[in-house]
Amino acid sequence: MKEHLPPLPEFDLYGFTPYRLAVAAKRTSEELARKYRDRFGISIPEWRVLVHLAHAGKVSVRDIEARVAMEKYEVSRAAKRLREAGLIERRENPDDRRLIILSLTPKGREMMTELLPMAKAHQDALEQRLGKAFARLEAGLEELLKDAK
Amino acid sequence: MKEHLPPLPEFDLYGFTPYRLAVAAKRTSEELARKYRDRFGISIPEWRVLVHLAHAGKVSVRDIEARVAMEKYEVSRAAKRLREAGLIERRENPDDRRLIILSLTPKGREMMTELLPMAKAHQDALEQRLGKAFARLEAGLEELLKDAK
DNA sequence: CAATAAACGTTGCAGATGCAACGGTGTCAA
DNA sequence: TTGACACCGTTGCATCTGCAACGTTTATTG
Repeated sequence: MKEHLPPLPEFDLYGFTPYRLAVAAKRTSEELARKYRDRFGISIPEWRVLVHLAHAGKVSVRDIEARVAMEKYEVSRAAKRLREAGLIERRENPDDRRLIILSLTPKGREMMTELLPMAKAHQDALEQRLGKAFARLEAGLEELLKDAK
Repeated sequence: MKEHLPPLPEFDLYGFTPYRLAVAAKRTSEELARKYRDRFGISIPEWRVLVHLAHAGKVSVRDIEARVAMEKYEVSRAAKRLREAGLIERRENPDDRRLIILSLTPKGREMMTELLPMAKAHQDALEQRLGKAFARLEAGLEELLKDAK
């Protein structure tokens, strides 16, 4: 005997943008993240810190936090692991002793010379695969990310 | 004295699509996820299971896994919490006793009648905010997600 | 100057997550 | 029929994560 319940509102999960973005994000980073992990033993938070250091030179936790969409405790912990791995080093900032100065070690720099081209190749492959849709995706993301603090 | 090291390859994190997608995904789901949590006490994995059950009726863990981009252990644990909260129920499938049948309880249904319109409103607001960029974003996501199994 | 507030980075804790392995069930072929 | 194999859902374990609170240092206020 069939039950007759008031119908639920229609809702299509596959058309729900936050869901689609989550799946897309996971899918695009998973493959590369695995490569980082297998080849270099680093996680995504660590990767972000490294990339920012490669680009910015010497920065504080606070700088990184603001720029790579991480909370300060994430940066702090990622930096700790990277220090233990000998990839970055940490000094006090003499002008403001609340701040620290993070920078790549030679070993870290060396790793980045291999890692960054991998990331670039990944990006190129993605653009190629998406073809014309890539520009559209980027336009949409641009708008979505722009007024974000 | 300045150090003269061989320069690292240029790489722009802010133009790196996996990074942009990750930030966009986090940002778009965070606000809503907080609302789910505060209002209903459920997490994103639990939310996905609920939405699928609201749409599909009675399904197994395996069904959900395939359709909402979750691993089976995530589904299993989400279902466990939802059962403890009295929102879903679980029966054996008599035709194949390896399978289980998950479905919403009346309490779960009732919650979804409130929750789904919230999600819909969130989606509408997002579309409105993005304006013309929304269609572009969706076109890009469509291509990105399509050949994905 | 002293007292209070704010900023920075770290950490303890509880809960979530990813992985691999498990027990139970069904399938298929010898 | 029986044995090997595949599938389903669950769980133990180690690790990761989010949150709030902390100690230290600097800025602000009276």
